[in-house]
Amino acid sequence: MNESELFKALADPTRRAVFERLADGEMNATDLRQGFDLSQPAMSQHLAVLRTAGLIAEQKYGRNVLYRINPDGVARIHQWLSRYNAFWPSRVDDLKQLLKEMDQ
Amino acid sequence: MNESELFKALADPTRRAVFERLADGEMNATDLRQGFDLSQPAMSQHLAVLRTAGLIAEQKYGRNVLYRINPDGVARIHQWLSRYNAFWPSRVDDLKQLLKEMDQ
DNA sequence: CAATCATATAAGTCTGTGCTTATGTATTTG
DNA sequence: CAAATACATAAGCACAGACTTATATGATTG
Repeated sequence: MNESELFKALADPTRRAVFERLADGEMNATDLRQGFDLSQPAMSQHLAVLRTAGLIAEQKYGRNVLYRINPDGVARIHQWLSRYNAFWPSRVDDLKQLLKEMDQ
Repeated sequence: MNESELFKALADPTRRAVFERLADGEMNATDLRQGFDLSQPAMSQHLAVLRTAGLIAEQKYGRNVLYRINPDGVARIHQWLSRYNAFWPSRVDDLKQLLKEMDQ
């Protein structure tokens, strides 16, 4: 749940790809393996790392486990990044646009 | 310069601390070592990782090297994170407040 | 209830990372 | 110009991480 775990979890390209796929909607471990050349235990281990880091959450239903993005993890990255707001002034306009869109 | 390098660089607590110190202002490698129980080569290697990741930039003056935060790196993290904007709605209000403050 | 399915855990291997000491390379100074 | 300073690079070591196969666990199905 600390920042090292958070960034370590995201440092692996497979885990980032899994995370990105979950952004499209919750999914179980078997479906997540589609398109990855990875053993079942490897995927299970990656999911455990993402979960420990607070980036994803899981919900068991029967013998399946649904995984989904945990907003807390995203918020924590943003929180860390906000310390360095002074260093990305060029992004501010994009952000204003985004907030305007979210209001509508 | 890819995302794995970026997150790997930030996964190390020493490197995050160095990065955070540089947020207060540019500094050379010797001064950066203050407060860290770390050999000179270790610091040099950490700085190389941060530089390769695009998180810091360096400027030589004589036998010294000034290190400073590279805004591009910060922007790239934000760019990656922006894919997951939908997952941190609770932060939107804080962000609006921040933008309002930046306008003043 | 035996077989199957979805997932987790264990144990071992291989590679990568962070550290060290030793040394190299400019630059500055007395 | 020899010594000192600031930093980088090399090489080696110890540990962490990502993967594998094998096996365990718990839910479902015929």
